Amino acid sequence: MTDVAESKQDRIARRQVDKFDARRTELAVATLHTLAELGYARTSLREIAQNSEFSHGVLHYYFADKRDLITEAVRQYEVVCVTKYDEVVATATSAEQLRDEFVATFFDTLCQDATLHRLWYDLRNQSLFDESFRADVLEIDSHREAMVWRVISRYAELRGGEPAGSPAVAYVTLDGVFQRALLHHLAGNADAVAQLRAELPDAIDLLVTKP
Amino acid sequence: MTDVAESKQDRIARRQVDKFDARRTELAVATLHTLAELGYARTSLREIAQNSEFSHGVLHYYFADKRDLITEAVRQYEVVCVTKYDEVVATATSAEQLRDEFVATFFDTLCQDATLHRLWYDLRNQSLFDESFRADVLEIDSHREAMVWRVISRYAELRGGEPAGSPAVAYVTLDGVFQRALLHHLAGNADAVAQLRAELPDAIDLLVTKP
DNA sequence: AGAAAAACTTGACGACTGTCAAGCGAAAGC
DNA sequence: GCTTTCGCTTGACAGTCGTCAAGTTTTTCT
Repeated sequence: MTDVAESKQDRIARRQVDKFDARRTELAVATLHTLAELGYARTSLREIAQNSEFSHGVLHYYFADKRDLITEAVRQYEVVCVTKYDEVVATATSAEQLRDEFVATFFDTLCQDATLHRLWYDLRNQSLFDESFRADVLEIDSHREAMVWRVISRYAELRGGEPAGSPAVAYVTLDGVFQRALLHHLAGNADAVAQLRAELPDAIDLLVTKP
Repeated sequence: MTDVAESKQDRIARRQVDKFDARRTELAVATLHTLAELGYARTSLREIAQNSEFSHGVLHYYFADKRDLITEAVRQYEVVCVTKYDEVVATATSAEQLRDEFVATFFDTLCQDATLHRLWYDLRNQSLFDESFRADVLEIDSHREAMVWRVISRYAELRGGEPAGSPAVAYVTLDGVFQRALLHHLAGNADAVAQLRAELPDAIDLLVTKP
């Protein structure tokens, strides 16, 4: 077999793999939206397929089993979620601007992508029961922590201070506010959400030393 | 019908109600342990009955449906959970003692009752999807917040300072540390748990003003 | 002790689940 | 242009689910 023939076969193989991966991703995204709507406990393969343009059998053509499908969907979430605040960090020129724009973005995505976020918490909790999700969950969680830390350390820098806690403490604090705001948002308790919004700047200030 | 006869019937009725409630509670506790082991998504009525000394049909004798049963189980969790730290608050005579004993109790129950705690987070998340859990979840959550606030305000008092954040921020911070420690504990990552244990005192100090 | 009521078991129902084999039309390769 | 492979659909499978009616055992009351 010549080199030319080999590279031709390779091209064909690569194109097939690309098509395969593209459809896999497409189905994983459809899965993500169904999961966001129904939650992990109530999502069936037939329901997922119904929210896509394919039949339920196709899922076993692209995924080994349900776990494989949902794992891939979780990975898709990461792509959507993690880079939200980087632009805020990059463009802010003062501490107040960074803090205010962070808070605005925070509550923007809270309302805008509420169902997607509740899915994330759902899957993170699943990993407390199901070992097979843990590796992906821990990886996404660490990316979220790093994102928070970029915000907090830049904020401290702009304030001329230092971060007051560890990355872990900073993350769980802001993530905790988010989780709680999400709960009250979905419960229709707008007052509680507004109060958390009012308290968030102070919470951020607790995480950096006074200038 | 005479007064005597009435009060006699009342006694009988009350005894029946007591028996009924006692068995209901017994089954709810069995449900709680099965839920803690399997998680909400994978817990069936037959499995619950198998972990009790009764057959699966009895559940519909004492509960209207699955939702009714699980709601009652959630309420049982509250009884178990909420008063853990009150003794620590009552007996501590110095800020350091309060803080150290709080941290010790915190990580004690984390390891001891890990499955029960993961169930709580599971059900709190379910309430993001299922409205019928929300009222109970919000009530339990507010009791947890109040408990944290009793610890933090007493700690501030002993230190001669004031709480630095709101009850909500104090709660989500400590609850966030707990949630994260639980995840790493169940993942078998003892190092991460130890690190969170080391960071928790500093996190507590962030929540009160310097003396 | 006998009758009535409560407590519990059993078995069945329809619906739904994940999985997979068989078969189809369309595209790709020679 | 014929054949093979690919992408996808359909239908069926074995199992599990919540629910409930009918029947049995146990307790309670007179």
